[in-house]
Amino acid sequence: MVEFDVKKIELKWQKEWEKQKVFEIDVAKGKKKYSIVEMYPYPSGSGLHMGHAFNYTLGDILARYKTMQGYQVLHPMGFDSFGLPAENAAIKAKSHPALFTNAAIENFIRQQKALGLSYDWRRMVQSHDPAYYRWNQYLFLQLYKKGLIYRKHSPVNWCPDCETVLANEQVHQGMCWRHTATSIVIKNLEQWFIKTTQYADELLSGVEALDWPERIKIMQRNWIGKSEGSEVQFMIGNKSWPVFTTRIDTLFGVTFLVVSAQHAKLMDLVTPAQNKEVFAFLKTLKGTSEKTDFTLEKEGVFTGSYAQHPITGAQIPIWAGNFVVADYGSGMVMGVPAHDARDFAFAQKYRIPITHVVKPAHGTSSSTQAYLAEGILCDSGSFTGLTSADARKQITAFLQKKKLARFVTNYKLRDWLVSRQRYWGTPIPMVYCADCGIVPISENDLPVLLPEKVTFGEGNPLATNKAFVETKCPDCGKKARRETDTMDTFFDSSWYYLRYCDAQNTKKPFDGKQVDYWLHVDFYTGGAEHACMHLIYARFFTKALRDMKLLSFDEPFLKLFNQGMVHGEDGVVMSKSRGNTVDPLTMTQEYGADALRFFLVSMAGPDKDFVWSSTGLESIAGFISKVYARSTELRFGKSSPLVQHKVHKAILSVTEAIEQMKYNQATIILRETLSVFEGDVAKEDFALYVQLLAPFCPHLAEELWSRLGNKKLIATSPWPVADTSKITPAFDIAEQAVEKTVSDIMNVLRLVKEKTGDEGEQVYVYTLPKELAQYDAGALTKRVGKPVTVCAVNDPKKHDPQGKASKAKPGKPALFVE
RNA sequence: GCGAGGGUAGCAAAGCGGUCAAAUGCGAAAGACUCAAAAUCUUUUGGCUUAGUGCCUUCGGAGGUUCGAAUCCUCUCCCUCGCACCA
Repeated sequence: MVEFDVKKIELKWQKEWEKQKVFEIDVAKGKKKYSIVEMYPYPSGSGLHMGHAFNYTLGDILARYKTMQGYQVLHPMGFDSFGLPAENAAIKAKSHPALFTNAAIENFIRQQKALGLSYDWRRMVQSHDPAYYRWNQYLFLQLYKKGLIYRKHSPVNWCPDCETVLANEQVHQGMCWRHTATSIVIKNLEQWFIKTTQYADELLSGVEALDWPERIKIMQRNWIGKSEGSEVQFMIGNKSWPVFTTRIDTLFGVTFLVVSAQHAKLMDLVTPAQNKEVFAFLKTLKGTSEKTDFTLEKEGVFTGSYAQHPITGAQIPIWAGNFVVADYGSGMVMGVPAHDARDFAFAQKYRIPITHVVKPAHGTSSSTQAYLAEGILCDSGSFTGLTSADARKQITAFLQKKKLARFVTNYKLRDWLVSRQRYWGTPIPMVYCADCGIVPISENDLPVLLPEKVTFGEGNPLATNKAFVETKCPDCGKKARRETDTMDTFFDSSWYYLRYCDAQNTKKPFDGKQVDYWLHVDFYTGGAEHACMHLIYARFFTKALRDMKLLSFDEPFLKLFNQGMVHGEDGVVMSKSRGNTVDPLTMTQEYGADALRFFLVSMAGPDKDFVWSSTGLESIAGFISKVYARSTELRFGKSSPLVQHKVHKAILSVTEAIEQMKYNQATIILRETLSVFEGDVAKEDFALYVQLLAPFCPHLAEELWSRLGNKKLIATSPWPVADTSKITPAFDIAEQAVEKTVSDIMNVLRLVKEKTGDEGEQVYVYTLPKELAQYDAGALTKRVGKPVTVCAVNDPKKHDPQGKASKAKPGKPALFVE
């Protein structure tokens, strides 16, 4: 085995790429482009983890492949460098988040470069850089002007660990997305919101055409949660309360109303007589979390009030209940126990009458449970006999004339709460003036720099810096107070991919022409955890900016790819807390970047989870050295047609595998194809093989390419195109015949040994004359471990004491062992 | 509960109507090389059988479609991940 210095070679080519600026790609009119973006990472102090390495390798293989195919490839990297971890680390260490962040980024870049990733570093984006976040502020102001940002007082999610409010998307099952053991507390606060709901319908309908994993699309649809129904007005006293329902066909079955126990106007409905009881009930409610446990028993208390049924005029008791969501619809629902499981349970518990108003078209419904399906209306006045679907239209239309109902579409999606009570983020460019109210900073005065000195632990950190807070009103010039909240870091990540197109622009966030050339992103990779956060926000931004005429397309990411998770050797997803992580940098140093890259994509399909295997990586490292060794052993001459056949077949298969994101299949072909290069082969054919290797093992490929005498880099060499005239199926058939013969020989040897105890000294293979060339005695000898003689059946000089040669058939030579 | 994705030989993972007892890798066993080991190379790795053949049982389980199924359909069990009282 020829030893070669992996580290030295890798470093050498990394430097060469940098020197020749091969990955610094600019707009080239008329040339096709391809944009590959991997979700930019939060630069954590612990550096790159294996999941990053995997993700970036996937993108890099594609980027290098597309580059070789002649595309202008946009392949940038950036850092989501604002955020809580750095701030918290700084507080703990009595230091500054910027120090942590800059060190972490430096570390990330070093590791990324060590992996041989083909980034255009000129395009790097760092969200904590004023050169970037000033455009956050700029875009914030644009959205504000468009009426897409507003401030309102409402119940909001507050995480006691983060010490800030959170967006709905950041609350998972009532817990903070960062602190999975911390329950969210609902607080009534005034906050900044982005009107994502304005695009709810387009965000939903746009999902359809996206080339995204189905599950992500489903998650987005669920999150947006479109629901079509009717809003019915119930008179309560002299006031009218809207109630949303998708089943207005069951209106005649309403026997009670339930208002959310968390509803702000609950007490308006409570009569003095019921006051005590309601308060007692509210006390029993655990916490005030909006999202409660599904299994929680439905409980309620009578408020003392009654509503008037909009059609029958009947008096309907109003209850307060723990199972009604306060801020969906109007926070009040109609109780139709006969046709809703929850209402049924509630009515049974509190002995509320149950009135059946829908029956199945055929047969009868049970009285011991709610009949949930649609059917034919009964006991519903003039609507009796209608189907549920017809009744919904007619009842709504009937009430609409009296202004008591209308068709309504509701969404689960809420406006995005975007302000945060933390330091390490983009300052919101707003000023509060006693006279003028809320006043935006002038665009000319951007950026509003994040002040360096603040005191932590006393509420909003920015509020502790007097010089920052005290300012003048941009309108009237009088003393005014700056907003001390910062932006959710998801604001930063909502448009960073746009900035990649024109990262150094100091005049505007990005140039339209640049963006038009590069985007949309053709291939976006990242984890599935962003399905209902970043990926919703980014889509919203694209649509909002399009309507501001800053963009000319509707969707940022046409194709989304979710890479699998890397599991530790114990089978559990790699995590620091589990202690089963493997450090990419260490692996790179030990086995080389090429080996790590090749290994990462060889284990399974890129979208599948896979388990780390140290023996697997070692074996890949062995393969890498073998390729190198082989290259030094080759005598270049002329390739046999068989070699050409195999090389060109490999070109076809590897190309197809890459196109289909089946990198694991590509690695198998690459490993198998190496054995083709033995003895006398054409330099050009080996060169083709090295090119196929290039996206996966760029350093090794570059080294071999240059040793083959190429002056230019393999990275920019044209991707091989298979010459199908050199692919001859007969070779495959012949090869199968040889395989079969090998196994036949082994079989016979075994049998001979069993029967006679004889090991077998010499193997004779008798082929049909025209097949003689297919069987190479040397190769067979090596395969079976015994001397093999091959001759044609019509060879007069053949040694054939038992006359076995006559058994030879096409594709199946005769054998004799002695 | 709803939804999505899975269940393939010791492990991992391809295959997704015939060319499938099922690629490839790891692991294991044997042989070559070596004083020996490592590395490397070769072979074997469901079962039974046979001078190179043939048969049987397999791709979570049970049925079905088909001349033919790991591959298609139905039902069922298990796993993983999302969503979860949205009226």
